[in-house]
Amino acid sequence: MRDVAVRAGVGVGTVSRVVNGGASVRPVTAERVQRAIEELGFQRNDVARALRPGMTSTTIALLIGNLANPFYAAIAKSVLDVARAAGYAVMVSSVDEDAESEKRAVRELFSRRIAGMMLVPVRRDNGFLQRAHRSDTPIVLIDRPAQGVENDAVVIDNDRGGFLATAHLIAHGHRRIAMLVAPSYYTTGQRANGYRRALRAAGLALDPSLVVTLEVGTVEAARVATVDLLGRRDRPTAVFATTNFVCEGTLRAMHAVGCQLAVVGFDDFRLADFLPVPATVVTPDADELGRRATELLLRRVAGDRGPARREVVPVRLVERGSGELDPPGRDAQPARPRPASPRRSVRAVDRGGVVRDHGRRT
Amino acid sequence: MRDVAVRAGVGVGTVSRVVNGGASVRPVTAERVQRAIEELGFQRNDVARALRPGMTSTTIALLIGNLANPFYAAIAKSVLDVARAAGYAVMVSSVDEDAESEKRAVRELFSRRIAGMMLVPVRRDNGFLQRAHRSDTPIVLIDRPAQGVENDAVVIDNDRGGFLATAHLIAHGHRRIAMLVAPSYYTTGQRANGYRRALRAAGLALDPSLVVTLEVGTVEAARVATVDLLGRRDRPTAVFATTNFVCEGTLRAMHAVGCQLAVVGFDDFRLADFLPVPATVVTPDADELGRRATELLLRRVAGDRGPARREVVPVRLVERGSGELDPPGRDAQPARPRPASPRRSVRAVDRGGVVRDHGRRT
DNA sequence: GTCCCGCTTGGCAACGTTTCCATTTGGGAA
DNA sequence: TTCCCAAATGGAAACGTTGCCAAGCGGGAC
Repeated sequence: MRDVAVRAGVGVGTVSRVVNGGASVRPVTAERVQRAIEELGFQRNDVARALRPGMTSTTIALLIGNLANPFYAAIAKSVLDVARAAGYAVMVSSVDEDAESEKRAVRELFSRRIAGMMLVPVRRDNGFLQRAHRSDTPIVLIDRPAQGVENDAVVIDNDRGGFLATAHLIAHGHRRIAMLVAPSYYTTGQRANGYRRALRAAGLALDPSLVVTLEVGTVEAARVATVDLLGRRDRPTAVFATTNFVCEGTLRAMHAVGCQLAVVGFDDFRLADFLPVPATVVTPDADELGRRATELLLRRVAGDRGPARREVVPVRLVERGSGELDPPGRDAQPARPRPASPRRSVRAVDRGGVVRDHGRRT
Repeated sequence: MRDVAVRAGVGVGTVSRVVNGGASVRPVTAERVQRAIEELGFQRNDVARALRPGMTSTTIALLIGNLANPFYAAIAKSVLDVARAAGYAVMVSSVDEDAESEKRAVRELFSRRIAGMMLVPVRRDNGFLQRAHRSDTPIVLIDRPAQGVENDAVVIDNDRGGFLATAHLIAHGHRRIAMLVAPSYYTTGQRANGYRRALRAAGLALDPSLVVTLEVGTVEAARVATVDLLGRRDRPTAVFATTNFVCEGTLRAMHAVGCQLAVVGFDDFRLADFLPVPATVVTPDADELGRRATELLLRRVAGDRGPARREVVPVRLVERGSGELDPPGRDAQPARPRPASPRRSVRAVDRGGVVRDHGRRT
């Protein structure tokens, strides 16, 4: 920058004013500086810039689960898009549900003096965020709120999702509906609440033996659990699979065993409509989740000091076939008529929170 | 840091030596400083650290295509993992095949004085990388090399992939094999080379009408092109779909039309084995691609100044069913017997670059 | 013609490190 | 006891920017 100043025959202060724009600089001077900048190929050093006190860096951090999970990948994508449109760079760190890694990653990111952070917290207890909060670097939690800490959070409507899924199965005549729960301190608990609420609303009793909590939320664990479920004497007629991976495992198990029960999953995934039995799911718009979190964080970075907010992203039901199967032996009494050929219709039609979708996405 | 120095009754230089370790500090002093650090909750400011001349920042950048593409997501994941294990933070920027965005993103990332950069270049011509190269910030290209620039690059064996896919179809008795090409300045061209090489090796003539280049590499474009292909009078009996999205579109079109030709795709994707017709693909290990690129970059960051390297990640064929279908009307003459029940076997078996896989992945 | 005001501009301090250099300290040998 | 060398330590400069303050400059009003 000093080189530019010398070449343009001005002071460094003037160069800074030109680079950042806005300040009062005579057009002729600005033009001269501009030329010097281009001749020397100068570009501002954002590191030094962030060093100045009160100067907020233009980098934010995103701490998120395994990117191989399309749900997280979708969030990350929209975060990157929104941040870049606003001129912010994003440091991404992927911690796979390990509290110790998360702690280390948070520390390392903060040492880089980011302007703000978004994270999908691994545990309910986020004491280590207090310190960050004290340093007044804004933090927005994604998908799961924290306990105790007064933090902004953008979550999805898990409870309503659980309700929608379960009520949909009940409406199709199911009375014994199992729920496969992936371990999580928050989301699946909320989904279970919705499940119970829907059962209660329909006057059905909750059978605890039908609520299966997995050791780990993988496809394989869900597959094994489903095979076990199918082997029971008093087996259910439908399954609510509370996660995209769980849903996949459940469908795989049923296909392998050759016994297809009704299934509604949680979280959409690519090719869900193109499986041997297309998957009916309840899903939020993952893009919207990432987008709203980023927008909230950027408002905080810009100086918004209002009270902590909790935003809720709505969910919707996408009917594709697996959730519209009737209970065996009761074919005559579906609560409402099935579409004649569920795998042939092509356009998605929104019907008040319920979408019938057999199309495809790029 | 000055606060720590005061509290420990030492100079700032000593604190720096303790924090960075290695230098000669008396154990008793170091212990005193260490305690002061903990009491004050001090953590090094990596921004100021990177400001020092000759001091390399501990942040690298990854510029990659749309994370909604699982191939890119897989690369990003392994990059993050390797980098974090080495103590590096990663700035990720996602540019969706737009040269102008890419240029801007590169500039913005360099202004943050990263230690190195990995990118999946959008265009063959990367003149703007020259400047970066001159500034001796190491750059590693992923998936596609650049022209003219002497850069490190880690690519996959596209040519061999194209050859394997085509030869596999030929071995199953196909003579008219179409190729659906997504637009790309490099990868699909290489894959097309392999395709031609396999045809030549089998003594088959290349029919240019069977090579269809899409306007854009989306599922929808591939679907439309496939429908068109199926409607031709002299239609092919097999298709080589040179991309994961293209493969998806092709399979969807065939399923919708009810006319299933043999298909081999390029790049694996989740659920490929769980479609109405499980997808046979040729695929590299995306994790390995990201891992090797990151390792190479970190070696460069650490000071390795050897000549530019070009690493090639191998590909392998995964048989799942869609690629093992016989040509219609010639059922009697498959070049080798099909497995009796391709959708039932469960374990993946490696047979010299060819894998038969009907299992599942978490 | 003089004065005053406002727009431009130059220069310097400060941000938090690391490294170099000079100085101090400690200990062992003569 | 004195001297010398090595190890340990303190302090200051420098990295590249921005913001503040003071000064310069020009023009308009009286």
